[in-house]
Amino acid sequence: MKSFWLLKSEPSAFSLEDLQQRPGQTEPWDGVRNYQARNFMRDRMQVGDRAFFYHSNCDVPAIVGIVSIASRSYADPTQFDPAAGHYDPKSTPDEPRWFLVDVHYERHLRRAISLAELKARADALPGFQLLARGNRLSVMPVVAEHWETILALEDQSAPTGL
DNA sequence: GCCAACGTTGGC
DNA sequence: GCCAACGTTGGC
Repeated sequence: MKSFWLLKSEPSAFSLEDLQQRPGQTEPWDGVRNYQARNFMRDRMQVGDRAFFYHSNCDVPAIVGIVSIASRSYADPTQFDPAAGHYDPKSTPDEPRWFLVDVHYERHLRRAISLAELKARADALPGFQLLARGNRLSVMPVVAEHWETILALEDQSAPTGL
């Protein structure tokens, strides 16, 4: 059973355009250092799952495209590298603490669906984690109903004022 | 730049 | 196990 996800990235660090330009349009989703997010990648993601690519902490926070999960989970190599920004001295190759999956570019949405628009349509997305108060999770599941609802917005125009 | 929300750490 | 301190996230 395929599942749906949402992956956040700050576009100043790694954008959907960056992914699109990578060799093979594929990139290890490294640097995740949150246990809940790790568990989703390590235990729940399947090759072929699809995910929304969300740009966070930028001028217009928005879902901008779709990626697919391109590998099973494996140990995040950046945790072992003291020179890497996400080095974890408590992690060892024998007992890695952090895992990742490879993600593959699928496409841009025909228009970005902004956080403001998603909030304006919250009634149609009951329980959507991205809209939960204080939400900071960078890897989260998306139920099929929400996936379809959001995809259907692509071919509608944004509400006035957004 | 501000600040609320949240997760982690470490002293006790 | 509690909880204060701290660091990070991310919208605004």
